[in-house]
Amino acid sequence: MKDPLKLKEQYCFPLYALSREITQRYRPLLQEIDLTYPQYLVLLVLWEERLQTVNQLGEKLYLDSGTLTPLLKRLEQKGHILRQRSKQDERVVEITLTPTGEALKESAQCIPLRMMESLDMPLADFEVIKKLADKLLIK
Amino acid sequence: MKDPLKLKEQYCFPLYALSREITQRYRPLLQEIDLTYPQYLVLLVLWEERLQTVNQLGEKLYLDSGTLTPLLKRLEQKGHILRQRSKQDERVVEITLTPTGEALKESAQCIPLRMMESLDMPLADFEVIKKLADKLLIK
DNA sequence: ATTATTTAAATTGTGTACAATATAATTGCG
DNA sequence: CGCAATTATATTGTACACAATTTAAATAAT
Repeated sequence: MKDPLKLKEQYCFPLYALSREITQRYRPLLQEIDLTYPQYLVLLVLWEERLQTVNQLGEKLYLDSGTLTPLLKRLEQKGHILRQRSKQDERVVEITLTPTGEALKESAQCIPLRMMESLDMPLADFEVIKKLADKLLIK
Repeated sequence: MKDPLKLKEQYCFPLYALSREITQRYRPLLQEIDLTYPQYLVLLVLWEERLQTVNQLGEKLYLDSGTLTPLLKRLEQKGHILRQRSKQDERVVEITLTPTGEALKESAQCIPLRMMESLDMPLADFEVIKKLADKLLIK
């Protein structure tokens, strides 16, 4: 190989740039329902299963409490979720959807399709990325 | 398709998670030379061509001055770069490497190989990502 | 030439990310 | 039981990202 420190030789830089570009593509769609991309991801999980602990959200999204706590407080401010300490284990904070948060799912229905149209990419290529991600994220 | 709002059905989430995981993998390597990943990327560009304007760095890394200005000030604090207004056009800030910043390239030589070892992935898969990135990033 | 427009950086404000630490509750062990 | 270790979340501090605005300099238009 030539100089491995050239930008063009970097294998991970395109991935970093692509990830940010995709968040940018989500932005206008999510703005319509006043959500950021990470907030949208949290709601995706809650729309599947109404009750989640902070820990469970963190495991699914690979985020820690340092990121989730303030993010969840913002979703609470917006009225989409409730945060309450578990009765059985006071250490645990349980996150549940409010009716407002539940109802937001309807407004979000169109987003996956609109994103796919915006991206206009072969799904097979995303499968490659999913495979790489699964391999690296399983520790 | 089933419910397109399920986390498992998301095509972009693995990319977002993978990008953060890779930054995590870089962290211990870059810590040895006291750099963050974005700072490392800026230096990669400067190691190729010693003089860059803020604008040129932004075009190559897809970052704006809101991100670059504070980042470059930190690199300046560390003694790796100089930031000085161009004589020909006072609007432009020219970024140049100091001898310290130049010398850092030696310490970084091992990083690409060590990352590849850490990732242990087929390079062909990264080519797929590069192709997706190129398509989306060319506007 | 004077003014309007454009351009390059910097600044401001919001929202992630994440390491490191703190706090409080629960569990495990002698 | 009493205390040490563990666990779940929150807090603190640093560093991106990026939209929106500001500032200052250069260019264009009349």
